[in-house]
Amino acid sequence: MQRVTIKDVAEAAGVGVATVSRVLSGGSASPETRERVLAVAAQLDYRPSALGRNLRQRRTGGMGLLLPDLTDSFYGQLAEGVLACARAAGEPVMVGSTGDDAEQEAELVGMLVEQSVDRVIAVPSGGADVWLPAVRAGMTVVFADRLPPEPAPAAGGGDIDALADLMRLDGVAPPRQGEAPRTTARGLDVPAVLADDRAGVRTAVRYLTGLGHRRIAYLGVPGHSRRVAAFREALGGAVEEDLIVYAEGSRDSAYAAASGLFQARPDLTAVIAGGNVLGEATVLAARELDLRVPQDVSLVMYDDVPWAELCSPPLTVIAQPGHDIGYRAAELVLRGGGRRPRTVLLPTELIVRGSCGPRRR
Amino acid sequence: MQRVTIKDVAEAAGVGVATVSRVLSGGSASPETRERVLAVAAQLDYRPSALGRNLRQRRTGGMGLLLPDLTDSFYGQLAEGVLACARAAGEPVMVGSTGDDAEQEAELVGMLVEQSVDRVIAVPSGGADVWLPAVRAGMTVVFADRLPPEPAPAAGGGDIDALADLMRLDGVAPPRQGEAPRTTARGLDVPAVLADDRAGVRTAVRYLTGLGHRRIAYLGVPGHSRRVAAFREALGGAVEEDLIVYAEGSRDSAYAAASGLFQARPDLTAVIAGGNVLGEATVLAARELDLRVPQDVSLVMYDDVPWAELCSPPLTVIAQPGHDIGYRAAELVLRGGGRRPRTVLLPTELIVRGSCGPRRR
DNA sequence: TTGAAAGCGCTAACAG
DNA sequence: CTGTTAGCGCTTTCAA
Repeated sequence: MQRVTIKDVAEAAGVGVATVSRVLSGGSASPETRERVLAVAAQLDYRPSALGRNLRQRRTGGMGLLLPDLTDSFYGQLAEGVLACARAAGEPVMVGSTGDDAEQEAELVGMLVEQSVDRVIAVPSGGADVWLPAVRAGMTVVFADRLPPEPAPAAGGGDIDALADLMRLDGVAPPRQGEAPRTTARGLDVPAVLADDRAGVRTAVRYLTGLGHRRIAYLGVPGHSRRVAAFREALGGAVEEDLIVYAEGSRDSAYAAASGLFQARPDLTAVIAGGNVLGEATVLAARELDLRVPQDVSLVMYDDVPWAELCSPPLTVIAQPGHDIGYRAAELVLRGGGRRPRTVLLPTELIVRGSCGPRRR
Repeated sequence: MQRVTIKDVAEAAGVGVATVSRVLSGGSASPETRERVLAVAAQLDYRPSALGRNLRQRRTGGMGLLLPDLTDSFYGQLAEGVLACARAAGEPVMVGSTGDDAEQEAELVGMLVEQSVDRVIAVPSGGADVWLPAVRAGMTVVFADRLPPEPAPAAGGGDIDALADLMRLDGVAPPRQGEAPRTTARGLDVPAVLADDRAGVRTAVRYLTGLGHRRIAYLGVPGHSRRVAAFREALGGAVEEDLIVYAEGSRDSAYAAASGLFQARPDLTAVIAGGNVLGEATVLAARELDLRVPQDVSLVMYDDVPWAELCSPPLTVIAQPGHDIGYRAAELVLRGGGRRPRTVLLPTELIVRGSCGPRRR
């Protein structure tokens, strides 16, 4: 694989390598020289080696993308968004799947460091202990879909604690109209592109309560703490703790959680599933327990995946723009996070189909 | 972002850089030196820069992964398989989504070349004109899920034609038991990891004919020519051409094709959808036209995606091991394709659920 | 066993 | 405007 190098082009064009470099990167050169170089380069089918450039510039172009699971259609959409933006910019994307595991995520971050990839878009699984070092090391990171989990409140909170504290959202206090929450880490601001979970969940809860439901359960993953928070907020004081159930990312875990929820609280009349894998599990568990949707239990699922419509009944969903989230995140990370890193909140939409009905019991 | 370099380690350990390099790559060194270097490296948290190494070795580690659409759950599974293998090997993966478009695919290949990524796993959309140059340039490529389309038979077939001809499968002639088909390009063998489409489709067809169906349609994408070929073969001479319909990769196109098929041939009683996006579209189109599944029309879909079970009725599918296909392909490409590139055929399985019934009309 | 030195292909000073 | 030159961090001869 004998590559054509810049030197070959230079020789063939009868100029110095620097000139070739300049011409190809849009620097100044006499029209005449420029033309000649371009012609020779084209004729030789010269492709500048990213290797050489990267080493010289001590950084790799492109970006890393770390997400929990490509098998989850929503993350597939998100990834497509990122790839679309990257392709438009001609940048490569290194993708890693974390399995929603902080340790694997940390390893993947390490790999990116090794590759000198200094921009990364992450649907974070790990907390400050993973992301703070990365940001400190000079990585431009943009979070997508969710923020790092808040650390368990620990006594004698040292460095990590303090920072992590700052990294989380400014709580659930209602922001002023149009104002986005902000992720901040001591002096290091990490931008994020998120769906407007607060609005999304609130709309769903209101819809459900409007149908007469009172014992509404929430099935979520720990990672999406904002959704649970929004659920609690939307329900006011009326939230019963055992109606909030968590599952890990896996389908098995999701099924177990859903099934367990139905059995522990047979009196519930509606459930909000905080993700499409969770929703899938909920449908399955309900069917297994002979609970009819929506007669016995109403269901609202996060993510408007294509099969939501195929389900029977078609699922009422909280749609979030996965593709856009990815695209915007990629834009942000390519732009270096921007001077004043803002958090972008993208709208959600409640799409009413057939999985919710009036309370019947 | 001041990286620790090999020089720093060398100085701190009081040895030359070459020694550090040797120690870290398992070369020979006195136990004493080795220990010291290792200690210093660990203490400094030294991570060798892939950039330096790659430039020196004139190749990037890791691999590229090119597939049509990450939004398609099957490709999500395949990607997860590739990523799993890559992670185990500590190798990075550059992912590109082609949208099932040869031109975009070619561009992405170009990007990989620019990055000096010389191993690539591809679910090919383009033909020999894309892949031959890549292989010629020294890339190790492994095809997954399908092979490049055969070129339209052209007169005066020149270089490309001849090669492409060789690159396709050895036709549909039944291979001896256990013998895999082979992809071969003049002197250049491209390994591939595929599902056993022949068996998969044949099983489905037999199942359907066993239920009494005679007018069975096949809805596919052009890319999976092996599946159509298998369909034709399984049906023997009885195949009616207008019962074979193609769609592009997009959901819209799939829906249009399915809907068109039902309207053009209202007499058909069963359809095999050659992919989950196609299956999804078929269900939608059938519903829109008030065709009941399976009373009015039976459906077998390729890909055992999670929602197949949630559909109503639950879909009978031809399952293929997406994860394994990806994993095996990654193994193969990391191994350099092997000396004698073989094509790996992974088993499919007909999973009978509720979308097929006896012929009723 | 070890160190010095020569690049890999490229860009960015710095001269001319 | 253009050529020369010095590395970026690493591996790999080649001597010592």
